[in-house]
Amino acid sequence: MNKEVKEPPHSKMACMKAMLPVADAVEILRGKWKLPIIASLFFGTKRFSEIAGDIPNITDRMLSKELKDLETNDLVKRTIHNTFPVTVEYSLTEHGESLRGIINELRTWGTNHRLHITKRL
Amino acid sequence: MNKEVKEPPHSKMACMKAMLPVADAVEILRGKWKLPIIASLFFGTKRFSEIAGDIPNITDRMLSKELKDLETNDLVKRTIHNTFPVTVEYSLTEHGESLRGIINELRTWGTNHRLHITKRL
DNA sequence: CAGTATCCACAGTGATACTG
DNA sequence: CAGTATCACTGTGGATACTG
Repeated sequence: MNKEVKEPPHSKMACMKAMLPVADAVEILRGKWKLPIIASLFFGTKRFSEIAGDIPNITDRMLSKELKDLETNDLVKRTIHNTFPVTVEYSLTEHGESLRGIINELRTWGTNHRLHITKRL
Repeated sequence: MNKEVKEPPHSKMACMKAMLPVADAVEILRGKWKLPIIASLFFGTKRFSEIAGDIPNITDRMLSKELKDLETNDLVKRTIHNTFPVTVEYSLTEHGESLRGIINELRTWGTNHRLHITKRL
């Protein structure tokens, strides 16, 4: 049940709404460690300690937390192997693989942006 | 001067470096108000109070701060008119307009993501 | 090995009041 | 009108130690 106001097609609210999925996407990539973790998994299935080894200065706590986050969003899949001691493998889901596209777009834009800004100085 | 370690072409460091421009791009869009402000300016030149009027609950402080941020990154242009009282106009720079592209890509991915996640439940 | 538990510091945001 | 100044709160992330 929406508020009792009616919104015309091109209203401010409609425009804010159009940004919601954009905000979702940005949110997924946000935080200090999301991109490094995803980048690490772009190279294939890895164990917890392998990802940690790929990323300088990340703590177990943050790696664990961020992996859970990515798992919740069905971008990363967690597989437990009943060895001793247990080993756990992480990999991108099919849906997670779809990140390659936008990440490349973001890299293109970001690279351009760097160029643009440094040229201005 | 880099540390005295030599990095092979596909090293972890190289891979982290590849994410830097991506992080730049995400950084630009980060924060609660960046996207709404940019969205507002997508519709053309606006005054400070007009942007504020477009965005529910934003405070003057945050609008001012975020606009400065966007200006620093040459995404937004600020023009002062010597009327009384002064009026100030904000608009996207040419470079700022280049955001339309990735924002649309992000919207596409974000919309897909929403669909994907809700389907899973 | 793959985490969890605790505690702490700080950046981001909000609320409110004030100004050229 | 277009902001700035101040204070307060909250969440994110860092450090360290511990565990199945």
